[in-house]
Amino acid sequence: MSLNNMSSKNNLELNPRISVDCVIFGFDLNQLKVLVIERSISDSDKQILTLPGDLIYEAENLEIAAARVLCELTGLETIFLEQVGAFGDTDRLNKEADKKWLRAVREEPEARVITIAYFSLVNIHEYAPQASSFAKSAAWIPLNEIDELAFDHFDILQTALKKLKNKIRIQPVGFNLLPEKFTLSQLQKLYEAILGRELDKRNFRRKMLKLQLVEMLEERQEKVPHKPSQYFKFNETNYNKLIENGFDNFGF
Amino acid sequence: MSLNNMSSKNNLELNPRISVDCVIFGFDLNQLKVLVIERSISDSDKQILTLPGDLIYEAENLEIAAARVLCELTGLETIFLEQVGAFGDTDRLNKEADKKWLRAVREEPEARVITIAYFSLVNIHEYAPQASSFAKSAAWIPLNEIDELAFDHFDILQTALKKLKNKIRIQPVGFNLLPEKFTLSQLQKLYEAILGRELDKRNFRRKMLKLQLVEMLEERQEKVPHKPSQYFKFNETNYNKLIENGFDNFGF
DNA sequence: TTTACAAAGTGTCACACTTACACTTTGCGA
DNA sequence: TCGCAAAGTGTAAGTGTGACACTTTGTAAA
Repeated sequence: MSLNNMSSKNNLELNPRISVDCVIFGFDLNQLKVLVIERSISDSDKQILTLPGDLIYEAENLEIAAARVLCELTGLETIFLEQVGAFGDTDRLNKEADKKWLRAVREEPEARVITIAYFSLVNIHEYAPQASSFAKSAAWIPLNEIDELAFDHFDILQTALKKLKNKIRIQPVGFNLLPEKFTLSQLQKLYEAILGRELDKRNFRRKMLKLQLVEMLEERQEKVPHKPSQYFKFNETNYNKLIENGFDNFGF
Repeated sequence: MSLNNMSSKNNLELNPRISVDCVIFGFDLNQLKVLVIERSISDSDKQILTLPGDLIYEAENLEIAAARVLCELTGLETIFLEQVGAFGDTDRLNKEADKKWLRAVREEPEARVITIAYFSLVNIHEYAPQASSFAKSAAWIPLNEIDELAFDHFDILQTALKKLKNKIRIQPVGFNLLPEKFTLSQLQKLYEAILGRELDKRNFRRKMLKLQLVEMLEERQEKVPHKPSQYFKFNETNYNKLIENGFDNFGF
């Protein structure tokens, strides 16, 4: 086709009005964590945490942009990504500390920016910390220790968490969050962390086994100061079947 | 505060890159319908249907913009609105017929526009057709007769419908879609229309009554050529309680 | 006035899933 | 060998689901 300077130029241009932000959940076999970055302002201001995110490129699809942010930050390529929604209140960037930071890093610091949030679930142990264009330092912070984030990111986090809670009621969750082999107690802890309440051990095991979501491995724990647990893995066929069909009744 | 020409000017400016689109569901006591508008291109082109939508104003919140579109079109003010999500693929406006239309009506017809979709549920009988700045003619079209829409609007419609289907599994639905008094058969038809499958009459009635979602009125149908039905109304207290808490098990 | 029609309305039984609950087992480490 | 700490296991009562067919009732047509 004919050369088109304008559009090839556009391909590399940032769109200063649209960003993506990612809520990246991880699980360390004990608690649910979120990957946040520390926003460093030159002087000695109080450190404020933000969700990883970036402006999108003019020629970039939204989900691709989110995958880019995630990949730059974690090195992970094939990952679960689901849209949380658009956040576009006109005052979402209006906190004074946020404005200061924007003036330091953005070409159009006063512009109204609408962000599209995504959430993803990653295996915390596959994550290789990585510097990136938008994050000098990133850290896994336990979900329940986060009570403030920059911009409207705390709101985004809460919305993402609600989505995850809804999701777990109708679909299996965990494949992306757990190592290949895990114990049923670990899986249960994951469910408890997401749902925010305790579950009955026997009922949980019964359910998981009846659904044939997991299968027992030969291997078991070693060197633990108590009865060692069997390891399990997800039955990928059944897992995907349940992703496809969902299940109506997932009441513990 | 000080006068600021720029920002007061911005308040009235359209943002040429962000739009909202609304999937407005209505129910005529028999089938589920969607409010679409006919896009009229000057010449004799084939009429193509679109979802109602508009560019947002620079100083306008997203949900407000969606409510504005809805109100301009239907005259309805207090209505249920829920975000479906952002749709921003770079090629979403690239169909030839769509481009032609955009060139006719938009100041920057080639701009990449990201749209935030909302869906709403309205009582079809309170709807007063209204001309509006973006719609010369609007019509309720049965859901199952729609197999093509402009832009990515068919995709948006499908996504909104999926959200509604999920919603109905965990929350009561109907308050916004039905007249104040209705028969249980009508409510059942609504559920069947949304879920896309038939339900057992006895089980449906049992469930609704057990949940105390509806209560029987004194009044009953008149002049119908068969046994007249009792009218029911929603029990608003219980309805809202169930909206709040959801219900796990809604399997028919 | 009788009859046909069309939708409303009603009950039960088998089955599956949920919930609640307490003791025994096992391997390590002191 | 003893203590610890978490793993692992079964049952019974209750509740919701799913499948199923006939009677009732008012209108309208014969």
